[in-house]
Amino acid sequence: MTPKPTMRTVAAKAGVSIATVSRVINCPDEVPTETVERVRAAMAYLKYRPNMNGRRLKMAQTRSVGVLVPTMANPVFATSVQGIEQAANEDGLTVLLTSSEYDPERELGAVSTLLNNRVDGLILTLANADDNRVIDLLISENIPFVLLFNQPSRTDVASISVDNAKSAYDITQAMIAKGHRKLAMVAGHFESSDRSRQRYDGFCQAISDAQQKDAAAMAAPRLCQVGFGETDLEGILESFLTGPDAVTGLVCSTDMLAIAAISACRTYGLSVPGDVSVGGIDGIAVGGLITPKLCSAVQPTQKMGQQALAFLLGLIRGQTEPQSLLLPHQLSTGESIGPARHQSSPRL
Amino acid sequence: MTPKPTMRTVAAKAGVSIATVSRVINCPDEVPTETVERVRAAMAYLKYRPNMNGRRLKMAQTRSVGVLVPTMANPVFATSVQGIEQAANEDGLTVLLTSSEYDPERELGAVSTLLNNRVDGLILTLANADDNRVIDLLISENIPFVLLFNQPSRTDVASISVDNAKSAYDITQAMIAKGHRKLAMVAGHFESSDRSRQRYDGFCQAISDAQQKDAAAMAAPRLCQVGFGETDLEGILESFLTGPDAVTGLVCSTDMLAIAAISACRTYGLSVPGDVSVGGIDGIAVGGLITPKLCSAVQPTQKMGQQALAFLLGLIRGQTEPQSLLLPHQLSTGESIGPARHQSSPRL
DNA sequence: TCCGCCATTGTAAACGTTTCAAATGTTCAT
DNA sequence: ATGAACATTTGAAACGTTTACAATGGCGGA
Repeated sequence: MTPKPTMRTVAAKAGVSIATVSRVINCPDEVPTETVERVRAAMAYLKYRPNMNGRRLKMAQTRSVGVLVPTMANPVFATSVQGIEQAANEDGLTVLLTSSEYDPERELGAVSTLLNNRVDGLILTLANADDNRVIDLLISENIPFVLLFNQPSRTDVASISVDNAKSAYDITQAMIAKGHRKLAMVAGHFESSDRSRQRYDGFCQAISDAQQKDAAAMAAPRLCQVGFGETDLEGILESFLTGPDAVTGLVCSTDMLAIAAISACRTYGLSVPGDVSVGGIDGIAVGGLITPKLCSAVQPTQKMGQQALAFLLGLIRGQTEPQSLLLPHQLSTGESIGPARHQSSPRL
Repeated sequence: MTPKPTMRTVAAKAGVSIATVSRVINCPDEVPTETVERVRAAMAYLKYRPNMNGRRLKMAQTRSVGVLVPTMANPVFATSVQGIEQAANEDGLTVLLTSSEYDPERELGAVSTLLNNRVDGLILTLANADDNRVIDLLISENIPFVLLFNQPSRTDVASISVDNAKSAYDITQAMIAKGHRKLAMVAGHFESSDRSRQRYDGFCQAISDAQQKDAAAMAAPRLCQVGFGETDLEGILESFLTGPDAVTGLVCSTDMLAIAAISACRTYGLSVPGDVSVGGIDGIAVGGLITPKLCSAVQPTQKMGQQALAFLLGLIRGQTEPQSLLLPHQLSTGESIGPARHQSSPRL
């Protein structure tokens, strides 16, 4: 087995210098066609493959980007990665993928590894975008990055997200409009997700606004924090779904939780939306296919991934002002939210 | 802004040579603790970050693996990537991710890029594992690789999969056992997926076996090929779900298609499993949460990803014999398959 | 014929590592 | 005191590129 061909091998074969080979690869226009053909022939003959690592070592840019998501198991992240990958592909960028499992320690480790790889920039979905060591690190190292799904309070970092609070607010309000007065939110653990917290804030705000108009009827917001991978919500939701204090509506901080919640309702013999209404946030594709069709605050997940890469490219190209984009969400016309049961529904 | 620190900078600061710095990084045991500390202090002070590209250029192995999947939009692949990523992380490997959109041209391009990056090995889910230029390329370049979800006919390539035909056979038989006699398969386009084809074969086999025992009753297998991203199956399934020839059961080549098929049934006012039974293959998590709970031939997707990486590591370490693993699938106890309607169900 | 210009190509020095072979310094038995 | 054996460290040469700069040769104009 002959050793791997390099530019030297090709140069020798074509009877030129490696500089010429390099030119043929990078700027064939500056080389006479005759030479280009000779070199190309040599490359083909030798099955030459440019070594990106050699190139990266020499060049200022590596033409690679790092991606960090909490997990691929949630379609919302997988879809965003799909968008990122697609856009990166079109630009000939290499994607280095890592996941954190919602663990800040692993976030830091993963990003550190990506930096060791000298990626040109990163797209990150962090557990918490505020007071985050990863962000401090990236800023101190002056590496371009874009947050995805995070809504940081500081304005000097680029981010793409929907308005989390508003999403939750709207879906909650949709329930209130249907006469629901006893609501609970099912949310991923706050320490694992700022989105979860922000969405809870929106949920509370909607209830509080409703209380303004109709203090007596609207019950205080309730909260159930669950683990993110969790699909078995039956035990956890018991106190919310049964007994005299049972809620009539569940607002879930993600569609995955919403789907799991609907499943949990069934095990208590509760129909959705007949007995309990359930709303989600994210807009994962499968939500539109299930029965009842999931009512959700939909975000254009894949587009957001593409957009994040576009932003990142801007930053890499030296754009100094980091952009933040708060995309509009859209309430899907689902069936999982219906009129409240056993309850008068006064106009609010 | 000072230029990025390198081993030279660190060496100068610590008053040693770069060789010593290298040893502190790679084999601190061979260096006296006093020196190690001094060098480490210098690294910390300078915020030194080893440059993987420099290392990769020098070393035979790059400690990186390439991953190619058709799309991240299907949870079955996303979950497998999750497994791969997890396992890679534990081994400190970098994952380079690409997707092909089921397009053989893009497969080849993506793999070529990965090879340019000098990945140590690849994990691939290909559209078609037989007669595939990608495989020829990898073999001729002598790069370790493992196929995931592909079931190649040649035995000299490593692969991890379930038995696709058997999966389809079993889920089909489950329907037949419930009295279904008119069945159709909803499958992804054959040219985009060998799995689709293999699963169709299993579907036909099950029907053919049933015909053996009960020739008159069992109708010929019917097929409906659809695009993979497709979620809107209503128009496409019309001729299968309505009219005198309507089937009573749909076997779907993936869970995503099954979920879409159930949704399509609803738009025709058909209940599942009351009017039509639907079965899937893959076992994506969400299938277990929806109503009706999806009956599926479940494969341990995430485990398969981990296993694939383990196989790949073996090959990279020089293991000569490529292993093929055909994991057992498991029929989930779902609700989407019920007794056939309007039909006597003779014992088979 | 000679000179300068241009197009084309070549030379060589990086880039940041790893690692072999060689150098240095220390310890200890003789 | 001497040298062997050893622990520790160093110098220098790769790895495969890119690129600034220099060299070559052919050409037309003087």
